[in-house]
Amino acid sequence: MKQTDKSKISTKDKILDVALDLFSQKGYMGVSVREITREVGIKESSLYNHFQNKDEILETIFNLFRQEFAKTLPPITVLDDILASSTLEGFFERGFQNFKEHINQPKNEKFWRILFIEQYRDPMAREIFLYDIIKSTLDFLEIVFEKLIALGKIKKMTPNLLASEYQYPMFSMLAEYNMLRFDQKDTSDIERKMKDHIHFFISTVKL
Amino acid sequence: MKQTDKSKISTKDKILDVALDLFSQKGYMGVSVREITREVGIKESSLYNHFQNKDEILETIFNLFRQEFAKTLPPITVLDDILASSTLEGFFERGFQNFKEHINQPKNEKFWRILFIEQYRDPMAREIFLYDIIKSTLDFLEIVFEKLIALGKIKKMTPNLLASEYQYPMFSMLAEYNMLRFDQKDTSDIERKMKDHIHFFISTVKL
DNA sequence: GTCTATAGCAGGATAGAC
DNA sequence: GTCTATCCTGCTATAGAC
Repeated sequence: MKQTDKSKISTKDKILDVALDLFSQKGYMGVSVREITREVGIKESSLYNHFQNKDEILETIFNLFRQEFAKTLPPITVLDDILASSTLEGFFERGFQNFKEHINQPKNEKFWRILFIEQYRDPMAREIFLYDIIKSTLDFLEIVFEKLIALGKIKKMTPNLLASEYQYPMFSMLAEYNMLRFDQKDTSDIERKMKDHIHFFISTVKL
Repeated sequence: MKQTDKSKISTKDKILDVALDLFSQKGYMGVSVREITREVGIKESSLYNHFQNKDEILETIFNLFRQEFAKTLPPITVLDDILASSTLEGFFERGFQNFKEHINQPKNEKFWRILFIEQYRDPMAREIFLYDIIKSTLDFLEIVFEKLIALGKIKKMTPNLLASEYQYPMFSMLAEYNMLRFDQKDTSDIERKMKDHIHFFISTVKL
């Protein structure tokens, strides 16, 4: 269980915090065990009391991300209520807003950055991308569009295609957003593009 | 100048070839100078007669890529002729076909893979992505859509928005394509999605 | 332009005392 | 669970002979 006392963080959690921060800046290979332990304030050898090896730290981080991201999509059971009580614009704007709040939490931004950095080096990162993010989001949206068609709110088109048309631009805009943040460059252009996309998309599918 | 005699490749070119291949598989940090020189068939010290350091090898590869990618977009001067002599479908299908031929050349696929791998570690990779690829493609397409509107072939909409709507999905589908190739998984699904996107897009903008 | 030899350092990980 | 001390390996890069 979590620490019962306030402000006390276990060494293991401190290691995870520091590793999350460093990995998100320099990538897994760019960070040494020495660096992590120096930042945590323990000796290298002590780290091995908490993790078998460096790899296990990243694996733990990835598993935490999986749990965290799964929370961003509402369960199908409450979807009907949400759809019934929202306008088309309201629904997608709220979804976008939710995601923005998710990624604006520093911890989540770091998760995402690690995932982007490691996607071509680490098979687990690729798996999370392809399944936990891309596939699960598209599957969710496919159901959303099926329901929207049934409700007579949008044109009759293949739900699967609609999901792709809505979501794929968001994926690459998010990747661009991430790259810009990496260099601390201005992101207002790409954020505006995301909004423009949502409105363009709605205008083309609306009945 | 290039070697005048046939089949003779300079050591420098051989180093670049081997580095391109290895970097595209394991990333810059995953490949050592030792590994490159072993594969080339020279000693580590000999490499430093051709490149100042390991970094300069990657830099040279990136500059070669810049040149190569610039060839994929037709010059604006011949664009009018192409547009006048093509149907809407024909124009975009041919563009997609051109790109497929580009990325199916093993050397180019390796270039792309390195770029994806290094985009969060190497500022130059990010610059190439943001400017040489994203910005230049969007700028090109913006001109294309301006001309198509002037020709009365598509609806009057903001050319900039049309460029984004056409191209951003292609970027993320290409990223997914790359990930799948990395694991030697089947890419027919994502290739079909690319085609579906082109047709969906055309159907929404066509007059 | 290639080689041998080596410097100089940083990496992950372990043994064993406390 | 933390420490000191250490191992071993691999890394980039250089000096200098041929």
